[in-house]
Amino acid sequence: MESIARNQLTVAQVQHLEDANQNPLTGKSWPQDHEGILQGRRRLPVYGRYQEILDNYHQSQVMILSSETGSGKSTQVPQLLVYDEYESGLQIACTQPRRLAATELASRVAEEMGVNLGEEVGYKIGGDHNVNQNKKKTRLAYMTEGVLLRQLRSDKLLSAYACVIIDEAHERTVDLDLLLALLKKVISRRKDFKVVIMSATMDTKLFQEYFDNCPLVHFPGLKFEVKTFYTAPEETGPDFVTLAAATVVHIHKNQEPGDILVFLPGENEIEKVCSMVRRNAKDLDVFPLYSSLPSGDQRLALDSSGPNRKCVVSTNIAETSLTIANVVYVIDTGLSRQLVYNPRLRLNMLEVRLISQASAKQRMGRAGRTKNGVCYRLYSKAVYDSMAPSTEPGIHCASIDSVVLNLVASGYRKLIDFDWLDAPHPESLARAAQHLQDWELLKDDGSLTRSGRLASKCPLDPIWYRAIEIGAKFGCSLDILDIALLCSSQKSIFIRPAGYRQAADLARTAFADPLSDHLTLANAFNTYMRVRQLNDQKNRPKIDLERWCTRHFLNMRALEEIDIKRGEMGASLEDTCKITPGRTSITDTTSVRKVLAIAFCTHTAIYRSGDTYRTVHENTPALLSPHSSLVGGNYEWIVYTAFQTSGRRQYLETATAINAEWLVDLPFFQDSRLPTTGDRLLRQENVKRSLDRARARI
DNA sequence: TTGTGGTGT
Repeated sequence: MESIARNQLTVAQVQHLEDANQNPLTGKSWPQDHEGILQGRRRLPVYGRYQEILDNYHQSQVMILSSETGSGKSTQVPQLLVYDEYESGLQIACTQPRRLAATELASRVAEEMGVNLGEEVGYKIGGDHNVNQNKKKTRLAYMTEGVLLRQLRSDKLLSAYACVIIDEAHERTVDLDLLLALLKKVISRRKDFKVVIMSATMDTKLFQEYFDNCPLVHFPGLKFEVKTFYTAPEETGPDFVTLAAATVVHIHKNQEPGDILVFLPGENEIEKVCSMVRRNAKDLDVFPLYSSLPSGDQRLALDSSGPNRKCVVSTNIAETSLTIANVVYVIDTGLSRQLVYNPRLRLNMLEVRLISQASAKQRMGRAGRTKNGVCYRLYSKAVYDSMAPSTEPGIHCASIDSVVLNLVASGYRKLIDFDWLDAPHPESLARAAQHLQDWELLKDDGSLTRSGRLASKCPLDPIWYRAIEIGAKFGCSLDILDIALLCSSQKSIFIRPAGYRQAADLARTAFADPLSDHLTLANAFNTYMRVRQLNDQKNRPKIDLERWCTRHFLNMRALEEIDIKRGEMGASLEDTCKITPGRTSITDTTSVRKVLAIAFCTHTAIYRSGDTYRTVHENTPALLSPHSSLVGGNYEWIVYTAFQTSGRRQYLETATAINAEWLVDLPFFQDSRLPTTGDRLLRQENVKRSLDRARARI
């Protein structure tokens, strides 16, 4: 393949470009503050390593840059490569695991390069692209990993790009693992294409081996020293909440000024620590921080700076996603809630577990961003040594239905032999393939059905795409789309603020459908949409939507996001998937429940006693979620959206009561598919009896 | 007798 002529630059040449009178990217003079910005950039730890980086970049198709946070690599390396690749006329992509990082880095780097955001430097995140329409003009695009994966589907050679920089590779998202595997293919087919992997120091060996022992450049990150103290084993114990609160009070009373950041597993522990600290420390501003906190309260924790010392008590959200300025003291409990996946049961377990050493270092680093800091680890050195070196890759932590579907759609068949960075659990793979067949998205020979091909292009879990298709047959595809988005959205539309839990739960009953949590979600959403539409009519008093939402304990931002998404997706489902739009939920909720029964036939449970059910195909006991509107209904058959543990109990999340008659004709419910023991006896006799009674009723 | 970390197309 013909290689594109390269102008391999030296550091001196790059500096010359940066020091020139005119901006080489725009041909115009630099903005006024250019000189100051340039001096700041040249003080970053990465700056002294430019030649080494360029030399390796020129010699190898893949290289790894490792350094801890604070080195400036996320902002500086892309700029360096923009100049180096300028002659190719192609773009540089830099991927990020999170949307916020992609947009913020883009705007900072646009400023540093003296260009307008969205011209030479831009970003692409799902549903929001801010790059120049003229592809030749854009030189650097920050994007989420998911966006680049999506582009790979339509352009397998990534022909618009000279180089892809993968940032935060150590976070090991599912998208990252997929992306690296697919980029490996691009590398072998395009000799002019390069990949730079940027990671914290922990995983570099794994990446190096994966990419044929490619070169590695390491440079220091932290600019400031963080002193670390461990806790003596006899002082640690199960009551890390009290210990954390006491440590805050101790620092506040005895240590130099400087803000405090505490890491805890979740909301409950955070609110406890906050109230203990408030009781025992004066002149200290205490803020909780976690993702379900309303964004106004989050801003308070991030932005506020008054005369008092500040203490932020946070989940992992402050480890990577949000940065709190001026933290000097970090208190690390060594714990976080982590999603643990059981592939056999397809069960999600949210468990409090020991963090990894990589995560502990990341937490520690939060203390040394602006000056020297101190990190108090509320565990012993022996416990630290026992921690896993790095955090479990995402591909081991969740179901991989959509991963399998997407790889098959990209032309891969034998996924057990796929060149994984870390292979998923074989049972995960087998279960995913089996379910995709049960949902009629994969054929027996492992190829895609027509529905499977369309589902692979749909930004929803495959099971939801199939539900929408079935919905079309029952005239309610739009209802199912709404429900799919409501169930898939990161933020719940129902809010339960601390101190108002009961009031919030009571408010929710106003929307409750006694037979279906899915329809309860749809009712709340539809009610909001009707109230909003009333505001559009003339000669009516306007309703304050924010206040209306607050009064009904609804999250208006979540509702608005769903409205935007359903508009976009509704149109594309109709255009490309030929799905007939239809809505019945107002007059005919039975159709919606029927569709859910058929689509979620792999997720059924049968009644036992109390609020206890038993999942049919995994044969496992579970409770209705305490919030479910089905509680007390004792319905014989239900379908559920997710199966998860919290604490010691297993819950079925978002359930709908169904009739056995709706199941009996499905292939999945023929006698041969019911789970049996080793002796071929049915595991649950009552399942067969109930199905037989239903067949007799038809 | 009931309860939850963080992401993304």
